[in-house]
Amino acid sequence: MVRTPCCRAEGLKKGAWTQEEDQKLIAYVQHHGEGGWRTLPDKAGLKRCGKSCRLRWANYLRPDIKRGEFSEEEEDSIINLHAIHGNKWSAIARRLPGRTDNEIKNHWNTHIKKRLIKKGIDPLTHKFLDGKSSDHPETLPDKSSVHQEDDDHNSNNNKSLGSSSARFLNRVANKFGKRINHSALSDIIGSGGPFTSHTTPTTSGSECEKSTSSSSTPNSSNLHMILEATTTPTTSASTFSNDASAPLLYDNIFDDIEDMTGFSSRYLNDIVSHDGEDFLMLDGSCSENTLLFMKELTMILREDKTETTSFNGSHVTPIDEVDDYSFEGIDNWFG
DNA sequence: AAATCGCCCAACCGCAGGACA
DNA sequence: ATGTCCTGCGGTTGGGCGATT
Repeated sequence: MVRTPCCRAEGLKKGAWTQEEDQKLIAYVQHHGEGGWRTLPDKAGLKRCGKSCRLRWANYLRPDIKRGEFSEEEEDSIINLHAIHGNKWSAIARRLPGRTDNEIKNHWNTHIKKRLIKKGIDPLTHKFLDGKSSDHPETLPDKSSVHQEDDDHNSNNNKSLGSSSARFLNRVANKFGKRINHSALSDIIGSGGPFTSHTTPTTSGSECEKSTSSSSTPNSSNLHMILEATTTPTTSASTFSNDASAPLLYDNIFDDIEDMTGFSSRYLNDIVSHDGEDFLMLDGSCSENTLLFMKELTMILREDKTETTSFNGSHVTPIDEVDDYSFEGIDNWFG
């Protein structure tokens, strides 16, 4: 196989598109449909690379593209979605019918970002620049920063614990998340509860695909737990709602979990939504006090024989029978 | 009126990953 | 298993244009 040259081919035009080129592209796509971008330029008589054609079509010529200024509602949606997805412009665009990722990205960088800064809100973290937590709906916890911190922490943590431990803790967290999901959270959270989100995606039904996170209300059926990989208190629960009374209730949720599961609420940090799933965030103290954390997990998990005596069909060794508490050894506990 | 500056946004670039031969 | 195709993505660039000097 020989890779055919794309954008590097000689004689290909670059830069702004002419009306004539647009017409050729529109005519071709209307007749043959989208796709086959690599061979499209030749067939359509365009001296452009396929990539350029695809982008021109996707960002400008597509018939369903909405033109004109962004409405306030759209801007609010972008802000809220950015708080959830970070710079995942395509994910944001999927929830804003008629807007392209490029358009949203440009609008964010040229307008919204400045607007937030002017209001004293950090566009990266969606929190006030002076450090206090915001009570504005534009300050949903920023998953990009959360994940960034997660990455940062993992890289730091790996120095002392190793990457396998990080993976392991995530597995444990996920397992435990399902466990408390079954037993407690469905009762605690129910429908609605204190978790009122301001995320109001405008996705049409057909575009909802798998990430139907139309509500950030933690849903017991899709609640997981992952390692909150930072000890910095930037993802405090109080930022989750702009309702002044909500943070208190929100904080209480962890006490409720403690009451019903016996798991220390000190290990719980936050709940965030990402791609339609709600995650219980563990506090950084989990990795600092790994043994205590693991023992607590063990106590709870062992109560559920059906889930802990076998995992993925294979026998698991109780944690107290593992020779040393190396993460690799404990990992076997889950098969 | 001309030069400069800053903003905006369409287009480009490089990379990643799934599909396929 | 490997290499290529194809598409999608996020970050960056540069040309056009209005505002300012």
